[in-house]
Amino acid sequence: MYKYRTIYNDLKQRILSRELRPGVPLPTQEELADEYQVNRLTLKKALDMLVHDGIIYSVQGSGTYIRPQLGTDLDELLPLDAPNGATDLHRNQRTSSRVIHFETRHPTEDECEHLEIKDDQLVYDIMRTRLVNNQPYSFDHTVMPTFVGHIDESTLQHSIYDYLEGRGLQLTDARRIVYADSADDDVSAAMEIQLGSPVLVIEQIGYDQYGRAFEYARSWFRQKHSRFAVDIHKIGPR
Amino acid sequence: MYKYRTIYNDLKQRILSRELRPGVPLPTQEELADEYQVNRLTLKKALDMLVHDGIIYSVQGSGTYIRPQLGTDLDELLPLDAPNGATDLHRNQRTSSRVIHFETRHPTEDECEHLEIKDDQLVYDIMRTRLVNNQPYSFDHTVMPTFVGHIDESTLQHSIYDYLEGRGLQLTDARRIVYADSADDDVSAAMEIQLGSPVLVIEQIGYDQYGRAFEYARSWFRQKHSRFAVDIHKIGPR
DNA sequence: TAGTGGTCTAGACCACCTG
DNA sequence: AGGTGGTCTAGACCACTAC
Repeated sequence: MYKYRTIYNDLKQRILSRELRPGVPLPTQEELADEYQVNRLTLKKALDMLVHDGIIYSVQGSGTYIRPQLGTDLDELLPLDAPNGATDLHRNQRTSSRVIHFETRHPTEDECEHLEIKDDQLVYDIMRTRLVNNQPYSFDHTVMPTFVGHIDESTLQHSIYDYLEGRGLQLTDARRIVYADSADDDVSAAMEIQLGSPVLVIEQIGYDQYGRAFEYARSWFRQKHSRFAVDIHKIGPR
Repeated sequence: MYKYRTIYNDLKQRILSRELRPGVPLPTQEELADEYQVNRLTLKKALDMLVHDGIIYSVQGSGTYIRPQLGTDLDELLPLDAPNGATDLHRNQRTSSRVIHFETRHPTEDECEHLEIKDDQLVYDIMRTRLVNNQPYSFDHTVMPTFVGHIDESTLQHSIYDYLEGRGLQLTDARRIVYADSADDDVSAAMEIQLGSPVLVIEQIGYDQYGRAFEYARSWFRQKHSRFAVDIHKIGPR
């Protein structure tokens, strides 16, 4: 465990537990560096991560401040800029999957391009309805190259990411594309909603720790029911 | 201009111009630091920004690599994780605004909370249809405290951000919330689409360089027509 | 084992806000 | 003018990959 990560976790915890409160500036970087017995640069790296999270912000020449937490309904707000699957987001609720379709086949031209593979490499084609508390929550269509390892229907009942992580594969980078659409036959049937009703679509291309594209997925979410948050922060001096 | 920013811009340009190509690893950090006559840490900071942009990725012990650019249709893909308004995104096209509603009033309770103000502070209430090439592109409802400065109908014809930037106010941080909805009366009328058709909604709370919330806005976009991209990157060693 | 990226330090100087 | 955050350096050591 690196020092800056430890400090990041500790400061985050102190802020969330309201030991450190909005309204009162954080101690200076020098004081915090003394307190944690590290160099100021190491401490600043921890602060940078908190800035990136949108938890604090710094004003050059003035100090570092805690951003007031607006809307504590964050439980229902899913982070769009964190690398994780749908299961992660509802750890406290009962999640399960209903497999609609599963096969191994050759990729399409489009899939070859997105996954950066040749068309003689096989891919898994997976369609699942994700359930939270036995209610349809989202519908996924995922295409994965077979190099990720053996997958069968029983694997799909749970989180694929957990399974892949156990095999040493991590989702470290991703590009997500978001837009609104109307539910087609497949989507409305899988999610038990009306044909043509509004849905949020999230496309994801996932990359592992070696930079390989290993997932090309599309997920559909119900209107208003699922809301996603993105935090934006300009870094460096203003 | 800081060294790491200069190097960041230069490297980005060299990658986009394909002088540096995917497939060929970047020179080592030491070599690049030599080339730019800076310390390795300074160079690494520039690389970190490129990693954050999703342009390159590093593998510890191996090297730094350029991510193949998938889909050069990035012109039509709007970055959701960059702080800017709708006008910025279509600099090369003719953008204009149609002001639907404009007034100065007291804020609602909800607005006081989001904007972190008291209810005796006045706010601007603005509704605009944004046009690109004279076609309705989006519909905005923006609430701003009057401390941002004087705003009138003529200001609203163009980018508010440009105007505010000229007055020393910068949008440096923001929280955006994204979901799908169906067009209500106002939205369908303003965007000239059918009542009930799917739309993408983006809520934004914008913060200036002093950490003040100065904007609470909601924007509606047409189905499929507008697609937004988010890049996600785990930082640090894998 | 050699090479590469990641972390950490001590110290210096600069840019900016606040009195 | 003093204090605070931002940048930059030179050098050291650690973690990981590739051979």
